[in-house]
Amino acid sequence: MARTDRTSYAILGMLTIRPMSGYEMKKTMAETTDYFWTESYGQLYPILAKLARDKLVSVESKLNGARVSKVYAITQRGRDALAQWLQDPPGEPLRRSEILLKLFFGQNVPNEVNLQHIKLHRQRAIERHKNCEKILQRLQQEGKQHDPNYVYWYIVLRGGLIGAEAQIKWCDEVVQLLEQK
Amino acid sequence: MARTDRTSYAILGMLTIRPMSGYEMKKTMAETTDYFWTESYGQLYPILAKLARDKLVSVESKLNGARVSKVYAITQRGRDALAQWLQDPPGEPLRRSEILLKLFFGQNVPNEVNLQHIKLHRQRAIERHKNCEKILQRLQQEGKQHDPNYVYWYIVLRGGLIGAEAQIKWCDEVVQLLEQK
DNA sequence: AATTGCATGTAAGGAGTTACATGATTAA
DNA sequence: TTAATCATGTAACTCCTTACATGCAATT
Repeated sequence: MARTDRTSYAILGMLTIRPMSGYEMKKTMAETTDYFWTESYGQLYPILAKLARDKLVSVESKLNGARVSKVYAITQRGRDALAQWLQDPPGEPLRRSEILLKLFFGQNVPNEVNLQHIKLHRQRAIERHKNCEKILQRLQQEGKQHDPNYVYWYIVLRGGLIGAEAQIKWCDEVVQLLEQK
Repeated sequence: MARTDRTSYAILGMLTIRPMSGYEMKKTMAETTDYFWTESYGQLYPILAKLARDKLVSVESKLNGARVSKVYAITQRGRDALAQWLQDPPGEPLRRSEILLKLFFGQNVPNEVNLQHIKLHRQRAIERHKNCEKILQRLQQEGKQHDPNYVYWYIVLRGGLIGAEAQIKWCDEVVQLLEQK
């Protein structure tokens, strides 16, 4: 498996939490890693099948009533591959921010347009902030403080909160600047 | 041209600053938009050719000594297309942060590994911060304060500075947390 | 009766990077 | 003379999303 095929490692990582189906994984990611990592079914299902062929995960078909779901679990080989990848220094994030690109070229458009964009961006940051707080509270209500994963989950949530706060601060500065134009 | 083909619009935007060649554009982006937008030659050259076919840009071959370079300029049609796109609300950024993904699964790896990753991340944030400051100073030395683009350039640089500061703050928190483990 | 949720998958296409190929010029 | 810079381009490949296709179960 290539060192750069990150979807595979994201999947293996999710399976260290608990065995689950592709459908469950999508939902779990949407509820936990959403603001820094998501996968679509178009990635998830084919790559789960590939990981099973390569014996990095095992599959078991389960019946929920009359419906069949394929529950995947990580194997020892999978754990080894994941641990290897986790030790590689993280690559730099893709640099592609549409909001910054649009503002950079803001001169070509009425001031009002730029203000609208920044207000939308601010709103999104507020929602991201709320969502991180909600997840943090849910973890505490569920008594996850003693889960060995808790520190790490806390760390990424702090990242979300601090990042969102910075974005809101920036938006406020920009609104000030643009409104006095 | 599709509303989502962002490379085309990034190119058109760069050409509102001044006419330039593909090579020059790559260099200019690396010196200005680098932390929020970059393009590779594999994108730049084919798309410049396509924009020329569609008359959104014009081309002129220039001789620098014996070397030929193709200098592109934006046309009125190009300006109209850009203005249209700039008015669309910016899409949300791709959510893919390798550092957060690795830390989220940090339990599967020795503490030392996670500390290394976060220290690398901190170092990168410091460099990004320095770089934004350097660009800001260069703009001021070049007397760009009265360029109609200046406010917008200032805004995105403030975004870079505030974002980098937030990352550094987060890294310091994480180092504290992980070192007392 | 209709909608939402559970559940799996594929096809097509756009987005993006890397490596390769070529060759002149300039500075150390 | 060697390396860096100027300069253009293509091919192969990975990555990723969206739309489509299917069908049962549970809720409203």
